[in-house]
Amino acid sequence: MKTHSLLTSAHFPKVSDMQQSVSHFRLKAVCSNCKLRELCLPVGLSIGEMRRMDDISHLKRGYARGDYLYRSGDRFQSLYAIRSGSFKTQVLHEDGREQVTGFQMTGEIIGLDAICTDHHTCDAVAMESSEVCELPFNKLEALSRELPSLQRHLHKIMSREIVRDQGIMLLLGSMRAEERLAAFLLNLSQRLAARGLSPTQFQLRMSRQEIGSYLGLKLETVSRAFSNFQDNGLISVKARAVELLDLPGLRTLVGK
Amino acid sequence: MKTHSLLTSAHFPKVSDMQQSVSHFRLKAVCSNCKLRELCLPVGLSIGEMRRMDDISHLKRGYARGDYLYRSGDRFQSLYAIRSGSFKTQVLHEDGREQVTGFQMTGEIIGLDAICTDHHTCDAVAMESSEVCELPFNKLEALSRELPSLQRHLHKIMSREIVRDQGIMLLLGSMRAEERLAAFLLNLSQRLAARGLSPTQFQLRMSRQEIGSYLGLKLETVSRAFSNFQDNGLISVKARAVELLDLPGLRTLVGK
DNA sequence: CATGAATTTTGACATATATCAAACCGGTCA
DNA sequence: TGACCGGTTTGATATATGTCAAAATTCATG
Repeated sequence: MKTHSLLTSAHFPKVSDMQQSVSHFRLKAVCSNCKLRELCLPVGLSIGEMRRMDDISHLKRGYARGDYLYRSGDRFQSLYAIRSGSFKTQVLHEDGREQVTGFQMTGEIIGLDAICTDHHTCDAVAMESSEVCELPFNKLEALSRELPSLQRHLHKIMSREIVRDQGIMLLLGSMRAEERLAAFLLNLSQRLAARGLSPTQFQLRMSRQEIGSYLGLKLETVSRAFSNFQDNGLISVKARAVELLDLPGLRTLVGK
Repeated sequence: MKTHSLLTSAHFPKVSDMQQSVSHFRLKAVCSNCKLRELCLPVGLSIGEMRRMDDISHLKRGYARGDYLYRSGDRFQSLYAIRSGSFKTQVLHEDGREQVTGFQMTGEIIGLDAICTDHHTCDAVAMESSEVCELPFNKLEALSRELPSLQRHLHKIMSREIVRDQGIMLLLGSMRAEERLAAFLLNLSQRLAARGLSPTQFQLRMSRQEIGSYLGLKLETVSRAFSNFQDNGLISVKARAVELLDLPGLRTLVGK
């Protein structure tokens, strides 16, 4: 369960349809006995360095839809790189309110929130059959002391998460419902494109309810916005199958 | 301009009245020729290690209200530890919309957003006369490769920022106006208390407009919420002078 | 201390989104 | 095949917050 966990996985197999951060820090890299690979973590590392990276990681398979990768309050041990499938993260309020804070897909890293308290502060739930690479954080830190490029990369991943969150704050704080949904769809599109998939046709993995939670809206509002987009010829939507018909139009909506 | 920048500064001088993260990673530490100090960065470091930390930092004085510490798009060089005074950070949307993403006070670190792109993604603006310690990031990384406790601390600071942002997302996505304001005031109170200041009486450094931007509300809504709180005996407020009269009542409002 | 500018408060009204409810799917399981 | 069941769409209405405007207050400046 630990062979070449980070080094295998060609071109993002089984790609899911929702995504999150604008870019994702993966690079192509040639590895001794493997074909050209795309990786999520090691950037600018030599073959040997990559192998060391690989040595500390463990592949974990068999997460089914609804399975928890970790729960809020769990003791922090590792970061997780999504190797296939997709997850959502959600925070829970004392009074029962919950909010989806992100949808993560192949190649993205989750668990960063737990570093500061040694305990996870959100839940991570699989949205489909998924695999992850477990990256024990102590070992990751130790290795990054030896490999400056890994160190920098780790810092960039954390910083990127901060920037992503700022973008969501802007969205939640100052955009109207349709602008939020347009921004969501465009972000999705961009992340799909980055993975070599169709940026205009995809299958949503999450419900209207979950989208609404993420965007700070009720599910009915999300549904209505979808319908309006369709009426205006911006998209075609039927349940979770979405086609973006007018990307420039969507961009105009979010004001860029 | 670089002597003992991080090591001086006793007990948070000139404390400002707005704040941000729940805790702030400063510790008391004894240093050779200094009195007991409170520091923002070095945790669990020996005297010698602290001195090395100090050696790479530069004290920068003389930021007046409205001065920019950095602007969105500026090249990234350094993180900044606020030594006195306070700042706000804001992101700007292409179409002119802007949103305050945080109010930072003494002991807090800003600039983390810039690591991932090598350019700052938000503005940092002084809200009063302020001083900062500039921490050149390359040197900080190099030093943290040598000092595991510094490395861990840096990771925690970044993680904490991620958690903070998640909390704001929850606030913006699922709380009503008065709940948001109550959460804001309680957070303020908590951070003041952590600095040994009155958790119930303080002077706001930011306008209703800025609070509104931070909370995703219009300034009139913020003003009305303040007035309602006062009418209900939760607080006493006159312009920017605030007194929290009923902390439990405020906590009930935010649902905890 | 006086004046004007900026900020804050308050009011009346408009509107976006939430709420409640029902109908409509599309798949799953007897 | 038919009945269920979660998810989605759509409609009617309620409500929180935004908008516009004016008055009140505070703050800065000469």
